[in-house]
Amino acid sequence: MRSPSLNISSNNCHNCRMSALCLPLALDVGSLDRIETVIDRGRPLHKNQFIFHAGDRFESLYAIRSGAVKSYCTSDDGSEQVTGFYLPGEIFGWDGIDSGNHKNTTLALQTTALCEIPFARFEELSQNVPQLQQHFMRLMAKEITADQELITLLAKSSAEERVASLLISLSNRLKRQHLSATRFRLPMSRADIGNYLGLTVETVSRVFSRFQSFDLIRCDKKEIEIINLPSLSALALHKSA
Amino acid sequence: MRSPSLNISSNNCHNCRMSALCLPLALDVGSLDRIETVIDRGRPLHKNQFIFHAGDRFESLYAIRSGAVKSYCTSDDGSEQVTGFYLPGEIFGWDGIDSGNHKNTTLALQTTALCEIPFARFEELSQNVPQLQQHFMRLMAKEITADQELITLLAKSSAEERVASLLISLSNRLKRQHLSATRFRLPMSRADIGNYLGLTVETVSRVFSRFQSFDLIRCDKKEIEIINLPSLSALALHKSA
DNA sequence: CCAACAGCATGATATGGATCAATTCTAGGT
DNA sequence: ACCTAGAATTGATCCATATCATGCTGTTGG
Repeated sequence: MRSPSLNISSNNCHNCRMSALCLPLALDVGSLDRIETVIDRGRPLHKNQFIFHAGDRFESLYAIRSGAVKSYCTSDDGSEQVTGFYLPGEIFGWDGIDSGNHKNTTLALQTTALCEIPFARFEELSQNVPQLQQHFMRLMAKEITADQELITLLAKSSAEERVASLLISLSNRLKRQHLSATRFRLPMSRADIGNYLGLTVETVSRVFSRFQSFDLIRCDKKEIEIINLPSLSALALHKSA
Repeated sequence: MRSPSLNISSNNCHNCRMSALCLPLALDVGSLDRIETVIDRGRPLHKNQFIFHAGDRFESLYAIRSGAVKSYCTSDDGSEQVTGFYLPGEIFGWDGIDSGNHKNTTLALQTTALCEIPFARFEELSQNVPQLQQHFMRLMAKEITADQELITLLAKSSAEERVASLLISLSNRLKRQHLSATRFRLPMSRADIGNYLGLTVETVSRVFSRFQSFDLIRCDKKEIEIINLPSLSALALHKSA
């Protein structure tokens, strides 16, 4: 399994670029110092390295500092379902809280740096820092909201709407990190996208081609440039001409 | 205990039939008394009454004592997406924690009795009762798990698998409440089912007919009897011959 | 008591995306 | 730098489900 050996870097939560989105949002400086004592920073993972496997004991939550991660679960018949992609500033690992074991397998889609947040120590701490608990509930609620949006997407939308929605989602999330909202590199394969959106690889590929021919995007392999953001957003929202 | 009308007369959490699934799972008797001070029991709602609307300020979570509820959200173009059905013993309302406003509209599908749990008072209380916080995190995690299962269903399954999965899910949830797992009345319409599962009414209806002709179920309007539970379960899990 | 309507079932047809198949492109390893 | 396996694109065909249309039943309200 993964074993990020304790490797305390010179970085800390105080000057972390994404602190606003990670843990300490609601915390004052004193609380932040205490949080510091709980976070583990491992060395960066390289592409295709696993963070945890389905069935592993749930021990920690993870915040992404850089890179990207996908999680998926495997059903009895062996087929896989991608359940989410996580980008810098986002937190994953909730899926183990309920039963004590992870439901998903999660791996790095590229070189990825994580903060590991041991859950037991976090729970202790959160009894002394009530805002921390509230903040975490809000983060979980955000995950619920995101999942429900995906449900809506899968239940009703066409292939084009699904792909457009994913692109817009990625764009928004990168923008929040002060990265370019219109030019980025997809961290995942077409197959991952298809699996996530309930489409086949071929369909995803065709939709990308169509979007290019309509000058909505330009793309070269995984490099994406959104040319007509308003139209793409419109497509993502609902069926329109 | 199998009587059709649920044991609503219980006036406190101590002897509520579903306490094991609701709040106090992790609490000792003393804590339970304090919980009591937070719960509001309104009079039962009748069919089609709203519990909250999308956009309403988030103030409370709700536990169902009897009846059934559906929640759905409306997109900009006016179309609706059913995001969940909730049965006795289940808790809903999380969707407002993140932003402070509900994302979903929720209404009673039939006569329904609820416990209202004002969130602000709950948060206060949970600072003195740490297990309460943990218990709630676990409930939220359960909601996340449930949503991800639905995502898997919507992303990959055929109409038959989807309907079978819903029936099995309802069956399991009723069984947990010590109600019959094989004979029950659907609280929702075919249209609601279709919307929830990403299918049209016609398809849902046809699947019900097919299931009957295969002697998997017997159904008269909303009365369902599961005749061949094993086969139906098998269908729900994955595509099989 | 009947009209109007919602909910459900079922048949006929259309279509979006899956599936099958073939080719090109690309990246990673030796 | 080359080789090979996986990733992506593109085309042809098929099928599950949407869509359109019709009738049936039970319920509500005037």
